[in-house]
Amino acid sequence: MKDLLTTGQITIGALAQSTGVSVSAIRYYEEIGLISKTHRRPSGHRVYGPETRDALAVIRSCREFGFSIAQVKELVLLSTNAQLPCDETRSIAQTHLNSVKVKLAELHQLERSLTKFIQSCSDNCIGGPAPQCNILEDIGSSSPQQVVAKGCC
Amino acid sequence: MKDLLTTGQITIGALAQSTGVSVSAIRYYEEIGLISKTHRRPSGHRVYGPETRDALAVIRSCREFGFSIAQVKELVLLSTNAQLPCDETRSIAQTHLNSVKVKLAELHQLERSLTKFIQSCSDNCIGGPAPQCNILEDIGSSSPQQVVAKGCC
DNA sequence: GTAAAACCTCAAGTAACTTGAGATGCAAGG
DNA sequence: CCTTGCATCTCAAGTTACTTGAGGTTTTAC
Repeated sequence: MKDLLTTGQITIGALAQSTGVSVSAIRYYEEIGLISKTHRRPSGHRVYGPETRDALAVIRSCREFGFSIAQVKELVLLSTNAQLPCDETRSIAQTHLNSVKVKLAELHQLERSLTKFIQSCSDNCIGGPAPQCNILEDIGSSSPQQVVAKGCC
Repeated sequence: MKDLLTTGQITIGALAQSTGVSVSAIRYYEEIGLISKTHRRPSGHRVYGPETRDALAVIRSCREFGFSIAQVKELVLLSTNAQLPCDETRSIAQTHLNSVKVKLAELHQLERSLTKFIQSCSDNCIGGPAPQCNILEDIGSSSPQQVVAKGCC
């Protein structure tokens, strides 16, 4: 442990804790080549430097809002593979940015719908059942037509 | 087909087309009880009314930004199960709203990082390779520390 | 020095679908 | 009316991205 402290390296458990990625997922990412193989102690235990922490943080958040491993791999490549020509790099990033923007828009719509729904709950609720919830109709309407929040209680 | 037109009902194929959910996924959702069993023609072919379209649109967008089927099921319940007491309904919606907000914040961060990355590409690129991309470090920093966009080309 | 906790590998399980085989249904042209 | 081609059906197996568990070693902490 003394070694780890002085060199700034951490165990897989600590890495998992600090990134929110599970230990088994980290091993899995190594196996499929999403993160590179790390140094091992004579015992076989993995030790990580801080750079892996950064990579995993990105991977975690990308995965969390629905990018596939293949897409994340492409993104991770942007930072690790210096051989890619700049045009290509940029175009990959641009593609990702576009899908991020689409997701953002949809997520905003969902946020608005939920907020409105909760508001109408709070307004009309006196503890009874919630009979006429048209939240689905509301959230689901991706067309530019007016979104109507019908009361829930 | 005349029947379908006059009643406003559509086939599973048309439903898939108009919602962006695949035919097989629709059947799967029925199988696991996420959408209810629909009317069948004597032949066994499924026919759907417009209400399923709304539900599927929500399901699709929720799934797309990373909610699990279990979470979506809970959300769908808000609109279909009128038996839930209002407090509970609202608290489920509130929980979902909170995670939506977290996702929004992270997604915004990713958007900024990608934009900055692309910008620095455009600024510095003359067609060569992209040597020092610290995009990961950038995107990954969820701490409030200053986010630095380093050049990519 | 020993017990608990963390780590290792490898195999099997799970979630959320997709793909494919094999069979039936149906709309349209000849 | 027929037939041709596309849509649909069921059921089984495959895929992705992991998790869980067995069985065994290593490390840490008292």
